[in-house]
Amino acid sequence: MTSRQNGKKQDLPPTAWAVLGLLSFPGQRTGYELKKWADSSLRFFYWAPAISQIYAELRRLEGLGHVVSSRSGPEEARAKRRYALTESGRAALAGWAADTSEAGPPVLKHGLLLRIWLGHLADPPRLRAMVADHQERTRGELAAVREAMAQAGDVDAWAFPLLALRWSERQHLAELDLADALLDDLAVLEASRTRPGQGAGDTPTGR
Amino acid sequence: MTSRQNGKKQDLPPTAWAVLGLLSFPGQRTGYELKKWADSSLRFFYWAPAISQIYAELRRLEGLGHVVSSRSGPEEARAKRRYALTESGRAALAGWAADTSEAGPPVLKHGLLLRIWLGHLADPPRLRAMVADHQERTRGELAAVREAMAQAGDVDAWAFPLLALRWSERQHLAELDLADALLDDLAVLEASRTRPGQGAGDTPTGR
DNA sequence: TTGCCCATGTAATTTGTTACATGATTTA
DNA sequence: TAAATCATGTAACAAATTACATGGGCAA
Repeated sequence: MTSRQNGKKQDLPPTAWAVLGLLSFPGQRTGYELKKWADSSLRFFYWAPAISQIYAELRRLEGLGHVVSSRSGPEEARAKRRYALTESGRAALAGWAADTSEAGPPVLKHGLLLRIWLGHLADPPRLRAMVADHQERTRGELAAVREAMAQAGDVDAWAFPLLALRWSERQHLAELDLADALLDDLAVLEASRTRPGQGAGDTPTGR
Repeated sequence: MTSRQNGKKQDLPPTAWAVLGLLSFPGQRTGYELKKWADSSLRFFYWAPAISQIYAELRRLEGLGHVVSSRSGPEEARAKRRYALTESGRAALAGWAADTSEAGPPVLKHGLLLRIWLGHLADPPRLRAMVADHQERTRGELAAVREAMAQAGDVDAWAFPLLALRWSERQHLAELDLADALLDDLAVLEASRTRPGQGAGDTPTGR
């Protein structure tokens, strides 16, 4: 058995686990295919690493014995290389996935909100336009999520990825609602500034 | 217009703009204070850089003339240093904030969802427990958001940060709803697997 | 007087991106 | 046959973290 006892953890960056995860589904695939899949699916709730990093992680994981690669054109460097998960890889991944202590709170990097936060540096119409743009883009993302869902179909093996995509679909819908509420808040704020009189904050926004 | 030969777009990492943003509010502050503020507020919709990186960004920004620092104990290395935004800094920041093209879609790194996506590697009770833990943690985060809102108060100067926090409050509420929906989906999936027959997948898992 | 919070910084390292180089295979 | 796409990789660099070093002020 491999050395994973006494509390010493397999310590890999999240990206490595994500790549390993991509390989935990039936079928072998190339680094290139992994990248495309990450772009069309994983990125909605996690993140899509650069292709060069995927290759780097694959090499590391192979060194650890978590994946194996098979060359089609034998011995040729730069030949097409398909990767598959090993038993050790599957075990390590399952161990990681079961360990919630590793998973901190979700990290959100929201460019729009950062700009709203800096609203005092812009004028109100600009802010509203930014929110509207965001909604437009979100609708596009939502369509992409649904496309990915269609790709997954109803096959049993893809049930969990489908669940994640369903979550993502709802998340995008929520994002649209949040943007609506934000527009309302902006309107209220602007109103209270163009006709001042009652103190800074008083009227409850409601929504 | 100003492309990149002499106009030369200010090309700084998002972190630099976030730090500059922290300094765009009234008052001077130390790197240490910036860090605490980022941890208690900015992190909810953007992200909190490590303290060492904040110092690094401050140095870079000072080199660019976007901020100035004042030492209290003069000439002493390692003395307390308060930073303030310069006019050039304010202008650069305003320019960046108005430029929506820079802002890609929000990036989400959701550890729980990654694990749900890998649900085929865990057992259903474990998955449910993970979602429940997540909800518990989210409630904690929500409380922290509200605390930050209380800190901001109703002062006019903090109106926009407050708006961002209000967004974040709603976002956390939505996150709780999403987790509820996910629990429902998990239950449905499990039911369809323990008593197979109709609908989605058909072949009993195997694995 | 011990320990904690304030406060600043360096060094080493990891993580991740962009740009580049190379060539095979498919499609118009 | 030209192009786009598939496919793999290296090199240079940028971004960011962790670990460490240093010291002042204050409260138990």
